[in-house]
Amino acid sequence: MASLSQSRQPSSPRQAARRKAAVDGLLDPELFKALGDPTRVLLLRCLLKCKRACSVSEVAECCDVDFSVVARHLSLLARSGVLEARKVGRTVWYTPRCEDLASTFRSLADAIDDCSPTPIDCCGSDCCKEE
Amino acid sequence: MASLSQSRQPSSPRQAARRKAAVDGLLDPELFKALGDPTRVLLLRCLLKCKRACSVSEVAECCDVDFSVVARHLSLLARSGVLEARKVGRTVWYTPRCEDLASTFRSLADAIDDCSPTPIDCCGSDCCKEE
DNA sequence: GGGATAGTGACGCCATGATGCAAATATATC
DNA sequence: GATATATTTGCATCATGGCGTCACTATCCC
Repeated sequence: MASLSQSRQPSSPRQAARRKAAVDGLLDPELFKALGDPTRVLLLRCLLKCKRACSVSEVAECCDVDFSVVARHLSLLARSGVLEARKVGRTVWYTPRCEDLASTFRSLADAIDDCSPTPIDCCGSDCCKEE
Repeated sequence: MASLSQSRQPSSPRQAARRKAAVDGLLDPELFKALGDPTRVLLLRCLLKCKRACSVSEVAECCDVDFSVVARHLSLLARSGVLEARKVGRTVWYTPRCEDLASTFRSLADAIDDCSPTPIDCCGSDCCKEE
């Protein structure tokens, strides 16, 4: 809970990389990779706007790719924590994990803000001087 | 500015996909793709924690990959709007666009919240019943 | 101008991943 | 048990993307 973020003055990036910060845990390439594919984003948007759990077959009607591809994408999104999967009988119902996602992105925004240099003394070297 | 998000009851995902919502613009696979690579995220964390503009050479000392690879990654991050690039003389100074990034992620969080179904009547079909 | 420094661009190699098809599995229904 | 439905998995193909090497350009300093 303690805010370690107001750390010291600008250092070399190599030194800075060694310091711990909130962004370390929140900037997760795996999550972004999951959201980095156009088809997957299309499916996610579809699920988000539908506002209810949807089966693989239903979601597959939202785009042109093969059914098996949709099934794989949804499964991957679930493994990445983006969707929740609930199997009932022979059908799987997928729901976006809205609360978790929103909270993750908000925490990330906060962590990034913590990294923002203050306009004053933002840079000890000459790299910040106006041209 | 008008909030169209409180739209109607759950529909088929195919119908839902046709409706416009804030997530349509904010869930951008290109941004996520840029943030979906471990090396790029490492470089970005490095820049974020350094809290000042850094040159390509400086950032390149933060990881093991070849200098040219770092240069390409930084250039890509700049093209994706994650970094700002400022060329002074023969060196390029990169800075994270903290405000834009934080604001993007916050808007995204809001848009996702808008998609969250109300706990009541979240689903007209039997897909939401407890097991 | 000549040489050093900072970064970009053009290759080729290789791993990953997205896709479609078809077979396999799991579950309901008859 | 046979059959239909819902999804998963194996396989082959193909495109994308990350990486390193090297040549090239731009800029600075002598």
